[in-house]
Amino acid sequence: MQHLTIKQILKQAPVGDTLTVHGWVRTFRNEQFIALTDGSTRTHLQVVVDREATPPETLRLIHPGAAITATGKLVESLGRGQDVEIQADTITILGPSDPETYPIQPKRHTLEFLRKNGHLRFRTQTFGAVFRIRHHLALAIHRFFDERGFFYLHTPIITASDAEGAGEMFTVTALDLNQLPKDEQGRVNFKEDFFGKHTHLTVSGQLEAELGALALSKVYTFGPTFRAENSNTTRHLAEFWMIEPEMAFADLNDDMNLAEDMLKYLIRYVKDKAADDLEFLAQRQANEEKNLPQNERSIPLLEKLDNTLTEPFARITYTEAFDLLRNSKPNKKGRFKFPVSEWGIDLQSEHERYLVEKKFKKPVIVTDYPKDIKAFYMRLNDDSKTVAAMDILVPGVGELVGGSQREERYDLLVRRMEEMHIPVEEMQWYLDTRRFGTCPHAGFGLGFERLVQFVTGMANIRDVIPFPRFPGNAAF
RNA sequence: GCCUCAUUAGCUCAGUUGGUUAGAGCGGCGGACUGUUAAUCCGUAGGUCCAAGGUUCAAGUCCUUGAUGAGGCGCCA
Repeated sequence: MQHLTIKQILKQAPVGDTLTVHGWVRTFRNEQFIALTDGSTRTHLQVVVDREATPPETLRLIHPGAAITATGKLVESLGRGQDVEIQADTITILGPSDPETYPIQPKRHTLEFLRKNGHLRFRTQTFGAVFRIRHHLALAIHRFFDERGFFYLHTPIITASDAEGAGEMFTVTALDLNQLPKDEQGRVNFKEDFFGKHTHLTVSGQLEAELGALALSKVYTFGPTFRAENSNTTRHLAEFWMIEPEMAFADLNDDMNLAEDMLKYLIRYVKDKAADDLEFLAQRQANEEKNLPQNERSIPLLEKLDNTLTEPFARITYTEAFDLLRNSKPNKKGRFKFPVSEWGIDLQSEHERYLVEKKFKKPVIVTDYPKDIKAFYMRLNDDSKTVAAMDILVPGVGELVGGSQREERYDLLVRRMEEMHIPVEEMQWYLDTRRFGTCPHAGFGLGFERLVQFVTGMANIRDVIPFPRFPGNAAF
């Protein structure tokens, strides 16, 4: 059956037409006015109930959360607060919702409460807005890369490569866990497992993406990624989605430009597609933070996004960042928990926050990190101390992007792998790209949920993914 | 994994130096009103004070252990 969504009705406003609408009751005021939502847009459609014509047993079932169908004429609203409304001739209750037990009330709930009722939180305005924006961002990512000649490459989710060094991994096995086959040393014998070897859920598609890039020139991955780290923060998930472009014939500068262009493109796209949802989330964030002291509040959401859009990102080397931090007021006054004194230290959250939120007040790209705190595949700079790496730090989220120019020189790569105890013999498939037709190439990884956090202003990463997985939690 | 804080009605919270019958607002239910905008007004029901143990004449309040949650840190995207 064809029908208009509420978004279409509000946009087209075919006043005078008789329409049938489906949706869920948000509120029922005055036993007469239904605020109806179908999730297509943030705005409700007001359905005016004909109290004479509607049977009392129907009226009794109109409660928040109930699914209904309403048929009637669309008219210009007689009340203030909306332009049009439906004068319903008939209301059909498709699915009632017991108001005594339905958890979602027409009032403010905490995100914590909604997380506990995660199966129903989609019904709220906040999560509706977040997941509509999540959709727009995902689509925009594909459009961005497609417009630039990148191919979408599906890298494996089950992987035998355990040398990516990106964190603890989840084992994938079909073995009977109660009767594990053992080898001579008494260790689990994965030769008897489904794949004949020990396999895991992927922690990154980068190494496989490099294989694609060294043939198709420009590729990207966009898929789920898994880390078995016991991370309990507002920025980590055990299952998250990652975007990893990889470009042949590109250096670190090309890499940074791509990432910056992409973030700007995505924000522009969402502003265009979901301005009302952004407005709502901006208001939400302001309300949440209105009781905080001024210096603890976030940059207002829309202002933050506009800054990102119009300002060029700050670009500084690790060494410059280090000097800046070492000479900063909080460092001299001993305010940092991790004092900045020796070149080579990793930047801590508090340092990144200082750079982004106090010093530059916009996204910052930090490049050329000491090689000892970065991964084996990053290209060694001429100083032999730093690598061609870049991290993009953004307000509120911290590290949004991590990327690098890859080490394309076979000998240097092997030396780095040996230094970092990467099993060279198991990585021949990767090293072959450097043996046959190697070339400069670069790429980055962008955490999709962190991007959604950045764009929506949601504080906890668990609130920007439909079904969050984190230590101790795998509901649904 | 570490640190800090929290857990009281369906939800959001208050509950004083330990003191006798644990409160409010919202929500629910009943009623009134009928062009409302998280409607409003009147009435009403609703509690294993997270759990177990302890201290005390007396514990929501103090102590111990545990569970769960939140925030921070580390690991990173």
